[in-house]
Amino acid sequence: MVSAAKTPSTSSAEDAKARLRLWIRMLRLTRTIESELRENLRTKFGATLPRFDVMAALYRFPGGMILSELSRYLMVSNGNLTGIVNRLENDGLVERTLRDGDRRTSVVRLSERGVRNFESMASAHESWVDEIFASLSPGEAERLAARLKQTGIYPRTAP
Amino acid sequence: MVSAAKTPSTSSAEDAKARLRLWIRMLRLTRTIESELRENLRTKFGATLPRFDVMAALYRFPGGMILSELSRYLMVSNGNLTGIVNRLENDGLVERTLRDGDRRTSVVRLSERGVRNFESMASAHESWVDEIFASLSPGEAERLAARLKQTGIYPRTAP
DNA sequence: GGATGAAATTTCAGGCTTGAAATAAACTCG
DNA sequence: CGAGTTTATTTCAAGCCTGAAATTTCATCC
Repeated sequence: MVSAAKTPSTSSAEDAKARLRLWIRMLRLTRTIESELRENLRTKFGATLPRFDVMAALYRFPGGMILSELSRYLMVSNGNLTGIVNRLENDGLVERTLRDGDRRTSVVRLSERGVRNFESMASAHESWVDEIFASLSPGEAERLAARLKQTGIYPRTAP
Repeated sequence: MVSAAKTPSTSSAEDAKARLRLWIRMLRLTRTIESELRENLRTKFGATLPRFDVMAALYRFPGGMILSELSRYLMVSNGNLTGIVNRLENDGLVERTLRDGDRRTSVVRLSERGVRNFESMASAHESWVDEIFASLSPGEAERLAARLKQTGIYPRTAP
C-alpha cells in the first residue's frame, strides 16, 4: 500500500496519533469544565446546562426563534428541544406565541421572568468561566480561540 | 470596587469576555466533533460513544477495572456505568468476574469478542479523528494539545 | 381545486446521565 | 466481638438526547 493514491485520505500512523491525543485532551478538558458548570448551575440556580443553553440562545435573539432555528443553532435534535422548551414554558420562563401566517410554528421567546432569571445566571456563569480559565491571560485565551477557529471545523448548520 | 483586595478573584469585564469566547468556541467545536463521531459509530458499528469510551478504558487496562475505577477514569457517575456495563455484558462484549477477597466488587474485562470488536472500532475512530483534524499539521496538533494542557484544568479525580 | 411533496413539530422507544437513596460487604477500634 | 463508619454497587426518578415515524400545515403545480 505504498503510493499510486492521489492524496492519502489518511496520514501516517504517527500523525494520526498526534491528532488523536489532541482530541482526547480537548474532550477531557471540555467534560471537566462542563461538569463544573453544570454542578454550579444546579446548586446555585436549580437549573441545568441544556436549559441555560436554550435561554442563552433566546436572550441573544430577543425577537424569538422557532424550534427549528433553535435546533440548528444549538446543534441538538428537534425532539429534544420540544421537551426542554415545554419544561421552561411550564416554569414560566419562556413563552410560545403564534405566528401570523404559519400555523405549524410558534415563536419561542424569553418571558420577563425568563430574562431576569437568565441575566443573573449569565453573570455568574461568566465569572465561573473566568475563574476556570484564570491561568490563561486574556491574550492567551484569544490566541487559543483563534487557533481553534483555524481548524476550520464548524458546525454543519449555521444560525 | 477598585482595589484593596489581595488578588481579584474576578478579572475585568473585558478579560472575562475573552475567556468566555474561548470557552464557547471550545464547547461548540467539541460538540461538533462528538456528534460526527457518534454518527459514525452508530451507522458503521451500531455502537454509541459511551460504549466506545468504556471499551477503550478496558482495552487500556487489560487486567480489568472495577466499576468505581471506571467511574473515576471516565468521569461519569457510578449509576450510569452500571447500565452501560450491563448492556455490554448482555451483548457479550465485557465480562464481570468475581474478586478474591471482596464480595462487593467484581472486575470488568473485555471479552475476546469485545477485544476484537473494539480494535476494529478504534482503528476506524482514529482515522475519523485524523480526517477531522486534517487541517492541523501534526506539529500544530501537538502544540495545541500542549497549550490546552498548560491551562492546568484537570479532572478532579485521576485514574 | 386536488394531488403531491416539503417543512415544522410532536411523539416515541431506547439509551445516556445525574444525584440521591438503598443495600451490602468490609473495616476499625474500643 | 460488635457498633459505627467507610467503600462499592445498585436502584430510582427525573431529565437529556437521538433518530425515526407520525401529524399537521403549507406550498406547488398540474
